[in-house]
Amino acid sequence: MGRNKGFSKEDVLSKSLILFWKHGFADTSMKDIEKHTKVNKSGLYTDFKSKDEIFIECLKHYVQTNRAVDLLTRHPLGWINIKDFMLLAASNEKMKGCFIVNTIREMAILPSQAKTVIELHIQNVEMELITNLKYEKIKNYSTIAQLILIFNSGLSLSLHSNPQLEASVIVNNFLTNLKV
Amino acid sequence: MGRNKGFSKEDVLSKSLILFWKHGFADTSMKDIEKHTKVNKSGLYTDFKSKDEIFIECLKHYVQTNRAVDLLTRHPLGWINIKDFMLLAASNEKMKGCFIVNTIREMAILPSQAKTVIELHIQNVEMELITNLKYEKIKNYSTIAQLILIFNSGLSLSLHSNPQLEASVIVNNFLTNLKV
DNA sequence: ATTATTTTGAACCAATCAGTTCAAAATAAG
DNA sequence: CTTATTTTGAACTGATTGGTTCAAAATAAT
Repeated sequence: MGRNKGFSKEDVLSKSLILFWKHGFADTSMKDIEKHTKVNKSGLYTDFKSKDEIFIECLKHYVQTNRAVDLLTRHPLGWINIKDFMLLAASNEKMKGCFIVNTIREMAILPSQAKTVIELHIQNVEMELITNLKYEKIKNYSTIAQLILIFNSGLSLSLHSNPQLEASVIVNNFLTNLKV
Repeated sequence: MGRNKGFSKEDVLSKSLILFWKHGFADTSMKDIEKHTKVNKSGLYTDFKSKDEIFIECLKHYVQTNRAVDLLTRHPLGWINIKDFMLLAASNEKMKGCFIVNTIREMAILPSQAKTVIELHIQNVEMELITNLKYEKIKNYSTIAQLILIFNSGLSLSLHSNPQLEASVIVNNFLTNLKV
C-alpha cells in the first residue's frame, strides 16, 4: 500500500487561498505555495497539474465554502438576508473583502475557466438578491440589486486595502440611505 | 551637442499606463514596456531608475491628468459635479474604470510611495465631494460622501472588467435612489 | 523482515524577470 | 569634414519563474 499522504488537497487549497488573497495570482509563486503549505513541488504537481489549476480550484473552493448564497436563501427572505450578505465580507478577520472581487482585477491574465466561475457566482448572487427584494415587494428590484452588487464590490475592495473599516456602520448607512 | 532624444518621459508614461491598466504592475514586464513604447531598455533606464519608478510616475501622471478634482471644483457646486465625477470613469473608451481603483488591489506588492499617492488622491476627492454636498445642504454629508466613494470604486471595478456597462444609467439609478 | 507502493526532497530545466554594460550609430556644433 | 556628445541596440548579468525528473526515504500489507 505504501506510505500515506501527509497532506490533503483541501489543506493545500485553503492555505494557498490565503496567499492568493494577499498577493493575487501573478505575484504568488509556486515557491510561496510550497513554503506556506509545507508541501513539496513534486507533491503539489501530483495533485494539481499547474499553478493555474491550483488557482481555479481555490476559486471553486472559495465559492463553495462562501456562505453568501446560504445567507441569501434563509427564510424569511428580505432585507435581513441582504444585510447579512453585505456584512459577510467583513466577517473573516484574517481575510477581509471578497476573493471574487480581488480576482476581477486580474481577470485579464487569468485562465478563462476562472472567468466562468466568477461570472456564475455573481449571477447566482444577483438572482438571490432579486428574490429577496421581490419578497420585500421592491418594484425596481433589478435596479436595486445591481446597485447593491456594485456597492458591495466597492466595499469589499475597500475592506481589502483597509481592514479596519467599520463595515457594519457603512452597510447600515447604505441601506438606510437607499430609497426603497 | 550630440543626438536628440527620440522620446519623451511623458510619452513613455502615457504608453506604459495603458499596459499597467490592463495587466497591473506584477504582470507588466520591462519587455512589454519596451515593445509598447518602442524605447530600448537602456533608454528607459536613463530616464527612470527602476520599474517601480515608472509605475509610481504613471500613478502621479494619472492623478495629475485625471480631471476628477477639476470636475468637482466647478461652480456652481452641487450634484451635477458629483454626477460628472462618477461618469468620468466611463468617459475614456480605451481605459474604462479608474487606475487608482485598479491599483488598490495590488497595493500589498507595490512600493510604499504608491500608497501615499493613492491615499492623498482619495482624501482630495473625498474633501471635494463633501464641499459639493455641503453646498447642497446635505446634513449627513460625511456619510454620503463615503457611500459615493465606495460605490464609485465598485463601479470603476465593474467597468474595468465589463466595459460595456451602461455607466450613465447606473449612476443615474444610484443618485435617484439615494435618500438625500 | 521483506516487499511493493507511495511520498518526498533536491537537483535540474528552459524561459523569463529586472537591471547593467558598452561599443556602435547618430547627430548637433564648430 | 571633424569632433564631442548623446542615444541606441544588443548582448549580457544573476535571480527567479513554472514545471520536470528521479532516486531515496517512508511505510502499509504480507
